[in-house]
Formats: sequence, C-alpha cells, structure tokens
Amino acid sequence: MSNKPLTFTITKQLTGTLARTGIIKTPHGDIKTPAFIVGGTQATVKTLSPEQVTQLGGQSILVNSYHLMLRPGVELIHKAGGIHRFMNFHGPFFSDSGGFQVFSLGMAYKKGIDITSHSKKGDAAQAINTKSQLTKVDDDGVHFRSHLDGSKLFITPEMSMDFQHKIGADIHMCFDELISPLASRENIKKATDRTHIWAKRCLDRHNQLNIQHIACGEDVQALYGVVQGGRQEDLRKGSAEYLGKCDFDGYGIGGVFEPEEISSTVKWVNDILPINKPRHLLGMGSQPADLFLGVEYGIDTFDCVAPTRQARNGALFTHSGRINIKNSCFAQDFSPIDVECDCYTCKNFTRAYIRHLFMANEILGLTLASIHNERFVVGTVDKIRDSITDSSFFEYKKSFLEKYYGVDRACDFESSGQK
RNA sequence: GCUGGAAUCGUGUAGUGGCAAUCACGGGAGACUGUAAAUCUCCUGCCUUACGGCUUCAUAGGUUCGAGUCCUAUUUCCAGCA
Repeated sequence: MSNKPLTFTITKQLTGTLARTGIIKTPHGDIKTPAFIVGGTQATVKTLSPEQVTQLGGQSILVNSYHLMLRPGVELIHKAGGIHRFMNFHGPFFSDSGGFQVFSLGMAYKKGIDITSHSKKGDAAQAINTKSQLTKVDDDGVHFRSHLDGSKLFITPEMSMDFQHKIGADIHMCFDELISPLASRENIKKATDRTHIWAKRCLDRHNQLNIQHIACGEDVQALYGVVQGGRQEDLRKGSAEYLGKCDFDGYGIGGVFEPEEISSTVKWVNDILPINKPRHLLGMGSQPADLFLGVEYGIDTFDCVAPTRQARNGALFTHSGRINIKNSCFAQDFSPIDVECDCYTCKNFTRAYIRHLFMANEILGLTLASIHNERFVVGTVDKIRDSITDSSFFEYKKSFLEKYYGVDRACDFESSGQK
C-alpha cells in the first residue's frame, strides 16, 4: 500500500524547449516519460491481450469511466478487485472521466457530423449550434442518454470521481466539459469556467475518497486537473493559471487540435503549469507530428485511440507514411508492413498476408495490424525519449518527419528551437 | 427424348406493357486524434476533366404508339419423367 499517489521525477530537461524526460511513479509501477498511454476504453485494448500490450512496449493503459459505468458497472469492477485484476494488466492505469463523452455523444455526433475530424469545415460549425442528441450540460452535471439503451443518466463531477475510484485506476482525470473550438467565445468561456468549478468539486471528492482508502489500508489514487479554453489564448492561459494553483498530481490538456496548433495552444499552457508535475495531452497521437510537437512543448504522456482504430480499418503506419493495407497494390507485396519496425507483426508477416486477412475479414488481421500500429506509436515516443536523453531530439524529429510527411509538409512542424 | 420452369451489372437479385438497372455481395479508393467505430463516406456498363452523351435485360424474329415484361423459334441452364 502507498499513501503517495504519484511522484514525478524529471531526469532531463532539453535546453531551450519544454521537452523533458522523467519517471512517473505509481503504486502499480513506473512510467518512463515521455510515454504513449495505450487506449483501453472498455477495459480492453481492442483485439490485444495484456501480454501483447506489454510486449509491444505499452507501459500503461487508459480506461474510460463513462463506458465502464454503463457496462459492466463500476461496482462489478470493484468487486473483481479493481481494474488491474479485472483486466489482468498490472501496470499503471489512467482513467478518463467521461468528460469527452459530453462532447462525443453530444454535438459532435449530431446528424453524423464528426467535428473532431472536420473542425475546420463550415457545416460542422452549424452542427454545434444545434441541440445535442445524447447529452445536455448544466452547472450541476451532465444529463446523458445511454448510447447503449437510451436510458436517462445524470453524471456529476462527484459521481465521476466515485466511478473512477471504484474502477481503481492509478491516475484519474477531472470531469470536464469539452466544447468544440468552433463554438462561440462566450460558450467556450462558459465551458471553461464550468470545468474549473467542476475541477474543485472533483478534487474535494477525490481527497475524501483517498482518506477512505488510507483508512482501509488501500492504495491512494492520483488526480489530474484538465485544462480547457479552446483556441483562445487568454482562456487557455487563464485555465492553466487557475488549475495550476490547485493541488493536483498532474494535468491533462483537453480540447480538439490540429497538429499545427500544438506549438501554440500546448505551449501557452505548459509555460504556466507547474514544471514539476506531469502533463498529459488528452486524446492526441494519431500521427507522428502530434508526438514530436507535444513532447517539444512539454507533454509527458499522450493517449489516443487512433493507432488501434486505424489499424482495425486497415490504415497502417510506416516510417515513410501511412498506407492502407487493403489497397490492391499490396496483394503480392511480400515485404513487412514497415522494414524499420521491430514489432511481432513486421518480424513475422508480410503485407500480402495481412491484406489477405483484411479482405477475407479474418480477425487475426485486426490483431496483427493493431500490434503494429500501437508499437509504431509507442516505439516512436520511446525513441523521442531516448533522443532527449542524448540531446539528439531535433535531429531525430527532422529526419523522422521529413521521411514520414515529405520535406515540404515536415516544414509545417518546425519550431523556433529547430530553425 | 418428353413435360415444366428459368436467362437482367463480376455474382445473387428487384423490376410483370410506359425514361431498365433496386437491394445485397464482390471489387476500387478515401477518412478516422480523452473509441456509440472490425466503422463511416465515395466510386463500381462504356465514353467524357466536367456538363453530358452512348449502350445494354441469352439470340433472332413478331405483336404494340411503346417490350426486360406479351407471342414464336433457337440456344443454354434447372427440375421432374423416360
């Protein structure tokens, strides 16, 4: 048992940048940072066993309290001995609050328009002004309709903390309100202010629950505050200042970004957040630029479902760009997905075989593809960590991004420290 | 050999006298960022960048203002009988 939920030790700071390496110590083990946290929303990393997650280098998994509250229920997970025993993964866990679902089950999915991916398009701007389908937010909490059976739910920040503590992950997120960056400034400010009030409510309940854990001889758990503020500089900075003064164990940075925005938005925030606390960039990492820019501007951990989701849909990372393994040009390609990759899939199988599995709808294809994509991203962040340690970060970044995106596009991700 | 039935897009089908091509599968391509996602979107007879144009319902005739649809013959397939 531990009374210390989390310690963060910075092992190297890269001069002239916000990038650093470090170690997050939790009751269930250490996370060497920067690190990519594997997405395990529904208490599973889709198509992968915990052993496979470990083998591909996954240090930690993120689960989602909204999904688990609905199914199988947090009491059941508690009864099973907590998420570590329930899933049989004994490394550190993050849990998300359900705040993202306020967005994803709400306006983001209105009429099938997904503004997470089309946040620059005009039609999406219309969608955010219409009423959401499955959620409604007020000051006290969020009214959900279950996406499973349509039943009415009401979730408060306190309830989210109760759920997360029952699930028993090592690091929790505050229940926040994620709002589209296309919303009006007034609405973004409203959501950000509400997120701050909710953060205090989360912290209060979290501290009470930790006192109970100590009384019961159980491990205490950690809580991250979640910074919001859309793309508005003053709101982002205000959010970082406000939450930075609160006694959180670390910070999540929430919102919806294009990769190019990391160098502004994330920097605004990380210049202000306490330097000695870990920072998690929520939901980003679907492409390499996210990872390099995130680290450069002070991110310690990422999570993103894209590697596994895209894998299941046939989009596979390679060092020279993303490929769609279903394309007919791979039918007789007997090379590995990526010759530079050290994953189980690339060491043992060909593009032609994996394409065949996809075309035949065979489930092994999903697993092999997921192993590869997850390893690609986890491994890239690992190498970024090494490159900070030996001060070769900018060389590594340049060579990686130029090969992945091409020289022209890679220029978009250059930084002042690099130029 | 006889009797009956059938023939429409790569495949299986919808269309039962009024602008043929519905749906599914197969095929081609794109998207996916704190997972309502092994999902979604687009294309899939030919020509055309597009607008648009052209072809086509086994084959050949016939009836009809008009035929994938009705009639005749042929071909092929299926079923039953011999």
